[in-house]
Amino acid sequence: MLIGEFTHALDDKKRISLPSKFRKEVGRHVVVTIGLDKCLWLFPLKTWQKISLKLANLGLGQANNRQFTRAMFGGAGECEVDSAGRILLPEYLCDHAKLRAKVVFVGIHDRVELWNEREWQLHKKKALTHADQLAEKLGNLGTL
Amino acid sequence: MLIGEFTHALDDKKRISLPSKFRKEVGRHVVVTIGLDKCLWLFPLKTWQKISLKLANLGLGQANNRQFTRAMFGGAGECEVDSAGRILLPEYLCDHAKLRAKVVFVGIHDRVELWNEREWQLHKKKALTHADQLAEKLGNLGTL
DNA sequence: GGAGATTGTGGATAACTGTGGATAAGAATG
DNA sequence: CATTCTTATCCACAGTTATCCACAATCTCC
Repeated sequence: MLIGEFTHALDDKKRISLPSKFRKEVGRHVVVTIGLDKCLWLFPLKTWQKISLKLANLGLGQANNRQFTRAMFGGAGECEVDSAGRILLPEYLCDHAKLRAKVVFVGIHDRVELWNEREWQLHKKKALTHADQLAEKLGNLGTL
Repeated sequence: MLIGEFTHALDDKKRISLPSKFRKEVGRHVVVTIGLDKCLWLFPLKTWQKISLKLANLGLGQANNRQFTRAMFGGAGECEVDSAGRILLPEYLCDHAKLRAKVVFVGIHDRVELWNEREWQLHKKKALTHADQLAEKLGNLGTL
């Protein structure tokens, strides 16, 4: 399971280390693509294959489905993890998420998100202000 | 069942001993997450897996769901209990709960809460002043 | 009460991780 | 074909993390 938050440096060659805690789980082949909310999504190859199937089956009817599917497929890049545990990010992906020197990796169950450090701080803050209400929702669902 | 209140020292390497009374119950793998009131929650791995399933099933559709799952998963950390019965807390979690040298472990049925000592005192005090009102509510429910 | 086990805490050492740079291989250009 | 520029592979080092050991304080049980 991918959980936790780790900050790493993006060097001027667009290389970045995967958090060591994620390496075993994501394997040596990953797919990075455009995510929702100004971040990038990183999937282990297997997970990506499942997701791409789902996306393909979304149907072409609705315009926003088409848009989203295009963005996900078009923006996707396959990356290989090198011997030092790093991946090389395509430039257009860095641009999309405004990735600068410091990048935050966030493990979210079966995917990893990559955030601009400042954006992540803001996003998290916002999330925590609504947390109580959402937690109640969860509470209604059973556990917690 | 996890009950009781224990104060332990957080050393400068962010290590902290689990209260020995909790060790058997929580096992060797635990997950620590941000809790709702400036504290941390510690779950046995099994309990966390149940919770994480629910979180994962919230769906990506709604923006505030995404925020919440991000905060919960991102704010989580898997910790292994070492040979001395200690766990290593990620720094961002210590920050969230303002954990300093002295940390209070509070056992609450199936989870453990970690508090900054002073915050815990305040929280407890507050809780007790409202206790009569809460008791009334409970009474209405038929319990107690 | 006393011997032995358990617990909480600190520190030392070895292994690993994150990062930068150097070199080699490949592609593009004139 | 030679040259330049980009891309990939490799190596090196510092800082961090994990593992192990030590020891004093406390608890347990006879």
